[in-house]
Amino acid sequence: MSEQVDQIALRRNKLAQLRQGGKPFPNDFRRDAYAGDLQNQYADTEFSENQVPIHVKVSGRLMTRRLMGKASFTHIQDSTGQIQLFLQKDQLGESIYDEFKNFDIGDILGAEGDLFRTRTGELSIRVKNIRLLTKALRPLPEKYHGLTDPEIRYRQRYLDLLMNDTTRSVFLTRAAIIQHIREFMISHRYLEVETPMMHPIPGGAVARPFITHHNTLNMDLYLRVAPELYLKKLVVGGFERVFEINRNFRNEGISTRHNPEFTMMEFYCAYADYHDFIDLTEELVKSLCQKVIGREQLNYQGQEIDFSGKFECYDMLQSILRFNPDISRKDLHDERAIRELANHLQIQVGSTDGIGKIQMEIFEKKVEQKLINPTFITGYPVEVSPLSRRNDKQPDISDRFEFFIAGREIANGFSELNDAEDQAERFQEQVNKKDAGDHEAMHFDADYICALEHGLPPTAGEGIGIDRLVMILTDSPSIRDVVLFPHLRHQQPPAE
RNA sequence: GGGGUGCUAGCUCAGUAGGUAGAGCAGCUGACUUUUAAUCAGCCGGUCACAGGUUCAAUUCCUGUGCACCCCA
Repeated sequence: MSEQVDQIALRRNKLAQLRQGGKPFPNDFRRDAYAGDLQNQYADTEFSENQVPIHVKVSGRLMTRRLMGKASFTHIQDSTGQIQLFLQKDQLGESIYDEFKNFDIGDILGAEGDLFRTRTGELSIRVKNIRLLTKALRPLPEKYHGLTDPEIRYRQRYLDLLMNDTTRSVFLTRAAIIQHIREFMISHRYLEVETPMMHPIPGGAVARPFITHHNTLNMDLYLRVAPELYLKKLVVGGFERVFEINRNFRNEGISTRHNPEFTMMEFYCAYADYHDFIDLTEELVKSLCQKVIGREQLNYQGQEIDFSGKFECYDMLQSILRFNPDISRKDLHDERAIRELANHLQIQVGSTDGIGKIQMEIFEKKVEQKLINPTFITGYPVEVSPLSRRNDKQPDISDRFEFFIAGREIANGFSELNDAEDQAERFQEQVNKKDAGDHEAMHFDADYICALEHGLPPTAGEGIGIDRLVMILTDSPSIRDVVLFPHLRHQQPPAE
């Protein structure tokens, strides 16, 4: 008889035998303890022969095993951690012990027995009974080096989560961050809402949308690029403080900082302005550092970032001059000079772009990446802020800020434009730009104008990029490390 | 869009100045009742990403394609 060599085939044979024995996938085992909880609870406990034994039932995945004739050690892993099992032939009986020897790494099992400490001091369970609950047909990656291939880590994230502690920890931290943000907002009297993901007109941000189609209505719909306009309609409707944590979709490039779908929190507060939101953002980010991460100094990819003390805040044009002493204030305000400057800096400028847009481009290229410690930038041109309120003193500047950490834009907020007629004019400007060939310009959203005409109270609004914030707080170099299933190209079958 | 790097066993990686490939772990057989990268003995396991080209001979050199990662725009 030829020897079985394929690990998967061997496991399938074992499953086939289980099927013959009936009930190959039982679901009647109930645990009463978790590995990690036991490790914490009994960290300092000594166990002696004459005390009443502590009996526990655990379940999880078989990760390692060391078979030594009539006794064996294995580790099983559940959602909280690992615990060692000690199995002896004379304790378990020959048939169960032989069954156990037939288990494979990766199998899911349930075990019960008494807690004890081995000679080397490791908390373990002296197993009295053990059962296979799910047969794993494929082997796990190697136990020592784990799984490092980034492609498999992303495509088969479950393997990454099983094998890599740091991956598990990043996503646990992500969940804790989002929970903390949600509680923070609720405690500030914000109402959590859900607004449409499918929009008849894409709006609320400058970005290329994904297009889909509704068959019954026979109409194209756009996956939302931002929830902004709907959230402000809710403020019109009297929900004076609202927030939404959810996905936005932008049909643009994929990189270490961009996934086509990404998570944003947007929130709006009536009778507040952008200064209030600068303060709120600082309070939120600081509380995340203190309560979730436990530190106010973080290292992000080798850079020290200091979240203690008052966050810096200054004006966009100031910041350009501050980081680029060779640029003069005069040049930034002169149409001909600034175009020349942009050209010199190898910035592509469109024919419809005004001074404000070019200033913004220069800022993005020459300043953004240098804003390492948490920094608010204000004074954005109205030209690049079609939904923001005009500044009372400088009508070409908007009441807007952006927030940066580690050279990355984390948040964007402003006092909302609640003048319906001004908003209609600005939409019209966007439409004119679109007609002139600017594909990024916004549509005219008459529905939104109608809502504004009913009266939007003076309101502040903001969006915070959750993925980028999580990247910084977990020291993750790529957005793919903080999104469970990042988008990758299809794996295509090999050519014929 | 441009440039760079990678793709070899289930996993982690060597290697071939062109002559069909190795290790560790995993797996299989056996020994072993306190191991923990268990140990010891023996064994199995490969379309060297894919397609062309050069060559007596290509996993290796060249070209293209795919996927991934990094950098730039």
